[in-house]
Formats: sequence, structure tokens, C-alpha cells
Amino acid sequence: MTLTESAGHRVRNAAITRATILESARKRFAREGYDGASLREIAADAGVDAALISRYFGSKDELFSEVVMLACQPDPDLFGGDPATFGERMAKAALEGEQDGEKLDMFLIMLLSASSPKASEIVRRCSRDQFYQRFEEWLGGPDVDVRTRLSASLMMGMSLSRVIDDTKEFDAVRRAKLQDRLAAIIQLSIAP
Amino acid sequence: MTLTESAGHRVRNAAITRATILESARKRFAREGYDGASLREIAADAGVDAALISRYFGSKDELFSEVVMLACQPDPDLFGGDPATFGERMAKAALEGEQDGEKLDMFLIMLLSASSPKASEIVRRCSRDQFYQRFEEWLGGPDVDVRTRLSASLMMGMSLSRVIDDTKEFDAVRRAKLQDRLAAIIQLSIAP
DNA sequence: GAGCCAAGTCAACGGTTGGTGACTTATAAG
DNA sequence: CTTATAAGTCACCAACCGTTGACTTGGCTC
Repeated sequence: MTLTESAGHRVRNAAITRATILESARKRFAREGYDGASLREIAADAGVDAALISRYFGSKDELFSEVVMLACQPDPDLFGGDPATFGERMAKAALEGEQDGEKLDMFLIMLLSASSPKASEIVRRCSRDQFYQRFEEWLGGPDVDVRTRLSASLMMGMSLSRVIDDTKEFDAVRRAKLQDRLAAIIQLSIAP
Repeated sequence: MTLTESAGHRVRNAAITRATILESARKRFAREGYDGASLREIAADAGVDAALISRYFGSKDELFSEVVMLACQPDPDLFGGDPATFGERMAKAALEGEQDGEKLDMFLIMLLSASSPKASEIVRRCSRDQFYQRFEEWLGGPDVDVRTRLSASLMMGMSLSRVIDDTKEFDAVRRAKLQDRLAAIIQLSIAP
């Protein structure tokens, strides 16, 4: 997803360029976190000069905010169906494939950006106002805040565990067992 | 824990200085992660010049390795008692007090250093060879690797959740409910 | 085609980082 | 007291970061 074409000159379109930068930033932030992803890397991925990012988004903070704002909207495939099968769906999304992992990008960004106070503050505000609120509305029931928080912790932990200690070394049988157990645990975490 | 005394000159002792640096590094890494903690900050905390760290430990990597190696040894209070009450003890340690949190420092370091590939690799190797192995020995039973991994993910997720979205806003009642639920979930995660 | 303005590039700044080598100083042996 | 050596400090380097301002270039209107 680069703007530079194979042959010669490129089309100048502010909207497309902005969207391309945003997409590159999302991928970088989800793979390296706020501090780890540099504007120059993001710009190189998008095929533009780094100065253009500051021009379009003002600062790295604001670019990050916009990315988080987009990533914080809960995927309806996961947070929209029957709550009774939520654990199953979530465990599947967390463990099966999804290298590009758009659905779980938010958790990865939260996770890998936790070490930066500024990024943490942005993520905190955005996840509280956007993600948790919708999640709680969808989930409902007693102690909904406790249950929401617990299941979110679980999902983040699973993402972290996947990043740090990748599941590649598990064979198919163990991964299936892990997935089943994870599904049961997530289901328990949201059970009223 | 600074080496500089109030009045005048300081005692020169390599062993003590080394230990002081190591302790400062542990705290910094547990609060800011590998990338976030700078050698100059660590040195300032210890009350020495930053150059001394490179002299004693060679590089930031090696300092980090040594810190992780120490932090990776499972606390016998948590991973030594009756497995039947493990969830309870763990949930208590994760949620109650423990600002200085020595027992959970390892999880914090793993968490906040996940964005650095080098640090991740160090943490991965150390936790696999030291932590997981002892944890599995203590836990035992069928599918011990799956259960170990699952509960570790849970604990990391809870640490992360605590860092990102601190529990200060929860009153005592909700925190108690959260703790009870967390205990039950952790217990389920290690159940054979 | 001329001209204007946004889109994009370039070079540079100040700041911070990890790391290195020369230097100073305290401490203990003689 | 002298002195050798380890302990500690200082100045400095190259690399990278986010950000800025001046500059160039493309695309549209007239």
C-alpha cells in the first residue's frame, strides 16, 4: 500500500494520501507501539516524506489519537452477535490466523503503547469513551463494568502472550485445547 | 536508594554500587519498560554516572537481561502454596496494594517491554527457561503447558489493565467483586 | 499557455539516546 | 607517606527522533 507507482510521477490527492498515511500508521502502531513506530517509518511505508505527516496531522500525538479513535470502534462481528457464543468467537479471533489482525489491532496498540504515558492517556480516554461504553451497552446485566473490564484484560493478556511468546511452537492439538479453554474462560468472565 | 550521602564523599564499593544500579534498573524497567527507561535515568536514581552502567554491565541489553533473570524467579509465596487457593492469592496480589509490587514486577517488565523486539526476545527466553518451567513443575497435571500459558496470559492482562486503566475509579465493593471473579477465573485457568 | 495554490520534498534544527575513551580520585597495600 | 589500581566522572560521539521552514512541482482554472 504505497503511493509511489512503478513508473514515474504520482497522483496528487490529499484525501487518498491522508488515508494511506493513516493505514500505514495503524499497522506500524499495532506492530511496534507508539514509541517504537517512528514517523519516518510510517512515511516510508506510505511512500511519502515524513514532513507530510506533521503537515496533515499536526503531531505524532494527534496522528496516534486518530488511529486509536478508528481502531477503538468494536467490531460488530465480535461484539454484536449472541453473547452466549462470545467466548468462542473471541478465542477463535485471538488464536486463529489473523496475522494482519484488524479486529484485534486495538488490543495490540493498547498493549504495545502502554509504556508511553502520553499514548497510555490517549488510549485510556478513547477506550473508555468508545470501546468500553459500547461493550457494556451490548453486554448488559449486573456488574457490567466489572465483567467488561475482566474480559478486556483477558483479551489483552492473550494478545500480549501471543506477541511475546508466539504460539508457533504449539501443535494443532494443543492450540485447539488452548482455544477451547480460552473460550470457556472468556465466557465465564462475562457471565452474569 | 541513592549512593550519594548527605555529607561529602561516598564509599567506593563495587559490589554495593552494582547492586544499587541493578535495583534502580529493576524499578525503572518495571515502570517504563525497556525502551522507556534510559540509562541516564537509572544512573540518576542510583546516584552514579551513566557511563558506569556500561562499564559494569557492558550494554543496556545485558543490564536488562540481568534484571529479567532476577525478576523471573517465581515468588514462593505465590507459586509455592496450595494450588487450590492459587487464584485467590494471585488475585489479591494483582489487585490489592503492592505499589512497589516486587512480586509482579516480572509481569510489568514483560508487558511494558513487549514493544521492543530485543527486549521481547530476552524476556521470552528467560521466562521460558526460568519461570514457565518452574511454574509447570509446581502445577503439574495434564495439559500443563496449556494451563500455564493461559494463566500467565491472564495475569499479564490484569497487570496491563491495571497500568492502562487504573482501578482507582473502582470503589471497594466493585474491587472486591472484581477480585472474587478474577480469583475464580485464574483458578479455572489452571484447573485440570 | 499563464498563473496560482495546494501537494509534496528537502535540508536542517534542537534534543535525547546508548556507548566510548581519557581523565580524576579515593582506597588499600608497601 | 608513596604509589598502584580500581572506582567513578567528564566530555564527547554518532545515530535517531519529531518538528519546522524554505523550496519545488504538479494540477486546476481562466
